[in-house]
Amino acid sequence: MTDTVRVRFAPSPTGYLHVGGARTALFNWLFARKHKGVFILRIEDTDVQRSSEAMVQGILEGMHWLGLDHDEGPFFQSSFVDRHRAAARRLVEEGKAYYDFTPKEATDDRTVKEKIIDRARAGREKNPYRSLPLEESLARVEAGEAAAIRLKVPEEGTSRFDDMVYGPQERDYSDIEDLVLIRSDGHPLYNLSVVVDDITMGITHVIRGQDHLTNTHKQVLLYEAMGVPVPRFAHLPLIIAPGREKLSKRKHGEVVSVTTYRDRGFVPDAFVNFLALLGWSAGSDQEILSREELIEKFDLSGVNKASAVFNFNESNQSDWTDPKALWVNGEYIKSMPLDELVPMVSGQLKRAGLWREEYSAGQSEWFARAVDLLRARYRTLDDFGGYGRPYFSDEFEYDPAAVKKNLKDERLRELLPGLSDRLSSLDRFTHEEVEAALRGYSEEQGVKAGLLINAARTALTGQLVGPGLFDIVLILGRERTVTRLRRAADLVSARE
RNA sequence: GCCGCUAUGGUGUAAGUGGUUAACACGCCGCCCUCUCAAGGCGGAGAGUACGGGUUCGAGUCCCGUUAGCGGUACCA
Repeated sequence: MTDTVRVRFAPSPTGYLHVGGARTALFNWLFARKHKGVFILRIEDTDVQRSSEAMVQGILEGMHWLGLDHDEGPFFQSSFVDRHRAAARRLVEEGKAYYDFTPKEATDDRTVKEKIIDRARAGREKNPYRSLPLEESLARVEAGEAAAIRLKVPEEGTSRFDDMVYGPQERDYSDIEDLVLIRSDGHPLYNLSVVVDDITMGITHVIRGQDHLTNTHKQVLLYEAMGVPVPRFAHLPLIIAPGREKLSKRKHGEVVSVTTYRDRGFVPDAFVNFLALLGWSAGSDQEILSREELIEKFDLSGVNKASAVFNFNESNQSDWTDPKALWVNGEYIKSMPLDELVPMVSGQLKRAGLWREEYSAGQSEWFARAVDLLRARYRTLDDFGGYGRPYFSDEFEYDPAAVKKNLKDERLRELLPGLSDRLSSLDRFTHEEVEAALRGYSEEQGVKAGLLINAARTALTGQLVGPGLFDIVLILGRERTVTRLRRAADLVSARE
């Protein structure tokens, strides 16, 4: 008996890949990799109306970006419906399920909740078809009468299973209705399909969101009815929105979509790292964990039971998503191997329209140095094309606050061009020479070096903050430095 | 309505089988560095563990109740 771990991620393509789904996929993937098992991707597209090819592509893209490679699949649940129907029919033949000839009620998606409550209040009566003799049912079906197939849930007793995260679970059979396996139009329903597919795919561990916890009892019933061993279940705490409210695709939209993180400058490994920390901890103080470390340390026993708040803030421009996600990303940007970061920054500059072919040819060394200089204070790849713009383009804005603070001294109107001249006539354009020239010049002019330094930073980059001035100068080079210094003299504000 | 799950600073998490002043990270605030900070270094505030009972010499940890949030309760997935 081999006990190879086989797990699956089974999204339904009714929406894009959101953080909750991504986290479920990640935990399955980590579990599979950790145990040298198999990770299967199965698209649950049985809800034809709501599923779409575009969403399938979106999910595939998202997983690819996250680096969650699957070993088998993608399989499409819709291609297995015959098997689902056959399984249900077998259960009927064995007396474990029955045909229900009650006419289908028209349900409006919007009123289901109320309907559930109404029906519960009214009290449930026993389904009269539950005990209909098999031959009679078969004959009626043969005659073309429409019927749904329902599982016979025991009337007395308790269902139990041991969840690897939530522990022992119990539910009275009396609380479980005879669930519909096959609709009267022949369409197999979720609980049946998952179980049949999980059986045929040999799934050993079902790792999924906690929203499936209570319904797991129904699935256990199905495994038992089919006479096959029940897999292990591990339910993951849900990810919720700030204020502990539920995450809704409709209300929260893009902030919860994985592609948003790709498009707004996240490093895949960093996002994976952040996601792993949502509802799980390695049990140590270490929070920055590489993919390899995550695989090594991952264990379902470290999964938390309480739902985790994904602390995004859509109204804040700079801190638009969870601050910790941004921090983790910044950590990756500043410490990842430079040769891995450079291509990512290239991609971002291309998207921002700031890319020049020389950066990957004659100026590749310069480009790498520039990225290395800037990375220390950036949190996303987008910052390279945003805050980093003055380093890659001559067209950039001067931050009014920076101009006001650093270019307000009227003496700068003369000093900036003066400094520009000094630097243009330097023999060697090195850090030491430039610094000596600037300090010498400020001494001659009787002003503090700081005045010139801060003014120069703003003159050169338009910004209030940034790397050390001499690093900026060296990266920009003599030509750009000289012209920008001179040009900025015009910005020196005339005090009123 | 009924059933279930959960509850540690603003957020994410620690605190083996109950045992000293509840720890770490993010964020926030301050100081330092000094040429700036959105970088780096240092420090600080912030929870007495949802609330109320109980068990115990001792409870964040066990039990009961309440509350809140979430999930389920569909011929949705």
